[in-house]
Amino acid sequence: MTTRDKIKAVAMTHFAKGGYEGTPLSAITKEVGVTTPAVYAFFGSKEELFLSIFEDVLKNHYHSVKEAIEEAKSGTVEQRLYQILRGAFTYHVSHEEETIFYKRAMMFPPAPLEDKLKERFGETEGMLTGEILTLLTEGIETGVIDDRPIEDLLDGFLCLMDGLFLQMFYYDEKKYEQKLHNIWKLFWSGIAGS
Amino acid sequence: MTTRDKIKAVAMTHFAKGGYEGTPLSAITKEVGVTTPAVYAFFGSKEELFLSIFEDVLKNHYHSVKEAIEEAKSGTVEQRLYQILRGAFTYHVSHEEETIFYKRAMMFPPAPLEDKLKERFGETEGMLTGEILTLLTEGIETGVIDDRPIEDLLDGFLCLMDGLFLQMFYYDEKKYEQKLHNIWKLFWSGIAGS
Amino acid sequence: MTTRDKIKAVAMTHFAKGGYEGTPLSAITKEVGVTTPAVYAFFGSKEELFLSIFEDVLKNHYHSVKEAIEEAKSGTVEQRLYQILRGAFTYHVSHEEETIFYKRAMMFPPAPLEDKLKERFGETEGMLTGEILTLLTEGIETGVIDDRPIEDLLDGFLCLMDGLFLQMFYYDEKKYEQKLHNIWKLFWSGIAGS
Amino acid sequence: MTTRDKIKAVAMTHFAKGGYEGTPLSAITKEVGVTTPAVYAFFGSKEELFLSIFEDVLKNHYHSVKEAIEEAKSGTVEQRLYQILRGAFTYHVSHEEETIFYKRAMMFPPAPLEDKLKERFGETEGMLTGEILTLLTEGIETGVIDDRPIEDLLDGFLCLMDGLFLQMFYYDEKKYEQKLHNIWKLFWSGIAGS
DNA sequence: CATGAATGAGGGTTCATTCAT
DNA sequence: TATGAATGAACCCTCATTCAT
Repeated sequence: MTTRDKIKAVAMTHFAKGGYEGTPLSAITKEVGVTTPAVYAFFGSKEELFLSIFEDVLKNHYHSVKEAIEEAKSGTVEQRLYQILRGAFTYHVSHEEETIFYKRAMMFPPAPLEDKLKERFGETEGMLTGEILTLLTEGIETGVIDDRPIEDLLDGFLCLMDGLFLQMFYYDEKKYEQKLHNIWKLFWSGIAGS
Repeated sequence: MTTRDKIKAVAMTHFAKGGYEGTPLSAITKEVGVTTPAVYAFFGSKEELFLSIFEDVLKNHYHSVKEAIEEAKSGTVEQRLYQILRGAFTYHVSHEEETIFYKRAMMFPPAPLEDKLKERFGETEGMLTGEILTLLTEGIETGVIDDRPIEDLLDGFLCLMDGLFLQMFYYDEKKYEQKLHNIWKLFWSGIAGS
Repeated sequence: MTTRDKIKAVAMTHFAKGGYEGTPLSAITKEVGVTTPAVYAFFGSKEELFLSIFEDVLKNHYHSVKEAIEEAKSGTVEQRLYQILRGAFTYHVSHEEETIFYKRAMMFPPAPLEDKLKERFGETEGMLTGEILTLLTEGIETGVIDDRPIEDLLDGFLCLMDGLFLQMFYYDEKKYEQKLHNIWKLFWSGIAGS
Repeated sequence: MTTRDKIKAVAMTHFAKGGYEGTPLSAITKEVGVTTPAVYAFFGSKEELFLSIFEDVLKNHYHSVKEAIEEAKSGTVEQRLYQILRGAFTYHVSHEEETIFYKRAMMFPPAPLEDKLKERFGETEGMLTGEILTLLTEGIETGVIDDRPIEDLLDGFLCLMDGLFLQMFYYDEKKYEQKLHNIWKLFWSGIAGS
């Protein structure tokens, strides 16, 4: 593992835990075992370091969602929707710090980077929303989902995702997995066709 | 409005937007129209200022939820559960910055205050959870809610709350109000007794 | 005891322990039970407060030495010289903080007050030196002290005083009293006429 | 001379003259020709800078005394005791500021460093006391010193040292040298065997 | 690629002091 | 006489960054 990669890896966990402003470069380099100016051999500034990590995280996030969707191509609508949740979260649960970094960057971006970051979020979200809409529509058409306004269903699903997202902060992996299952059952019985 | 209160008010919006580490006292005092050391006439430190605001926000949050619960004492179980959501969120929507402050402090507490903050969160949450449990139990006993493990129902409701909480970031008041209503319908039809 | 006097008393112990620069007014007023600006009701500045205490201490020091000299008017030369040491030090031992204040002000005066302080030291010292010289001369003339250059004897006596002064820092009252006696015996046998 | 050493050298004279609390880092760095944060490239804090200087001074003090003792190994007991005084003081006289620093740190240590400093003093003093005791005992055994309680003799010698120490503040080198000699003669004739 | 030295800017905090009350 | 509010100056220290090596 190169110094550059070590810096990025360590920086990510620090930015996740302490935020951009709350993390001095010295905290990162100290853990890497290198002096602070070493950062400037690879990154133009602290901002660039952050941005570089951010791009990686975004890419990973995007791929994990995409993968989850593709893995679930062959089940019932319920299974496939559930798989989206499960897929995204198994990834996140196994990359906890990356997830926290992502969420933090999304919800509370460092002031000087705000614009750049917000720009980049839309894309991934768009892809995800599209896929969910497709599934919900299919569900309605095949009758497994109640015939309500599609937007309401989408809102509900996204709300569910957000709630589950937040709850990852409170529970450990095992508990979380179970809760995820239970909550999904509840939600499904709310939208399932009668 | 006293200087002390001005400082707290301005500080809250700054802490909400920029976070604890991202907000120098000078940014606050400059907006208040006072020099930085003036803060120390009222608060022992930056931490204490933050904590003082935090206590207020927590208290307000607590009261708004409590009020909502009490206002709905005479309705059906569904109405009362919904009222908990609505009450909390009408308050939060009309106090946007306070809500952001609250959420940020909860999700990403400044490192040196983490312990103190988490402690205080527990108490408020506990009260809320207690009330919800009571309502859910009553709902099951009267048959308006399906007879499932009470914990699953609670998890679902809390997940819903969290999700709605997060979504407040994306939508404006009007849209949010509507979404809240729709999502609730979805959720309720998932747990309602058949 | 008036507030003014309380301030002076408390300030003296603080200046003695922590020095002028090491003692904030707040430390003094806190112990007195008053707010800091109260000092300015009685003293024009921190410097003036210090100077006011200094004058008192100097006066007390002067009187204690004078008293010791007068009390010993009727003994042998040895008794009277010893009395000067004993008198000065019984006073100092029973006013420990005042002594420390005095010594500190003398040896390491606060920079902005240096000139004023040094000016005032000479007087007291002069009186003391005069009296000692008189006694030593009398001792030589009466043969109880060896006939050496008077200045050497004076230097020896002053060196003894200084040494004893310093040693007050190390020992408690009882031990000190005994050491004083022993050391005097040694010194006297060094200058006594044979 | 490295910047680090320059800082230490300049700091020592400032701490000697103005004391720890009375010397801002800026005063030191300004004289060195460097900005204040440069101090932190070499020392962790103002306290550490002080401590670092203190260790040097202590070591020098220790060595100078030790050297004086060893240089005088071949003389009479009187010569060797005198040499301890002379050796220590020729060093101190030629390193005036170091001496003032030493004395100030010993008598009025900066409050936050008091414990650490006092601890370190004991060690050096212990070595010195041991050597003096050996010499005094030898003197008694060979009859050149009167047979008194050894502790009284030690107290007297230490009191003499302290007195001479204090007097260094008042006189210049030449005068001091002469006084040292005279006072020693006096002291020696007080303890010398008859 | 990485360091040690150094800096400019700024951060939180303390402190003596002022002033209206 | 004494206070609470407020300030200007200064202090110690941190941090991102530069640069010669």
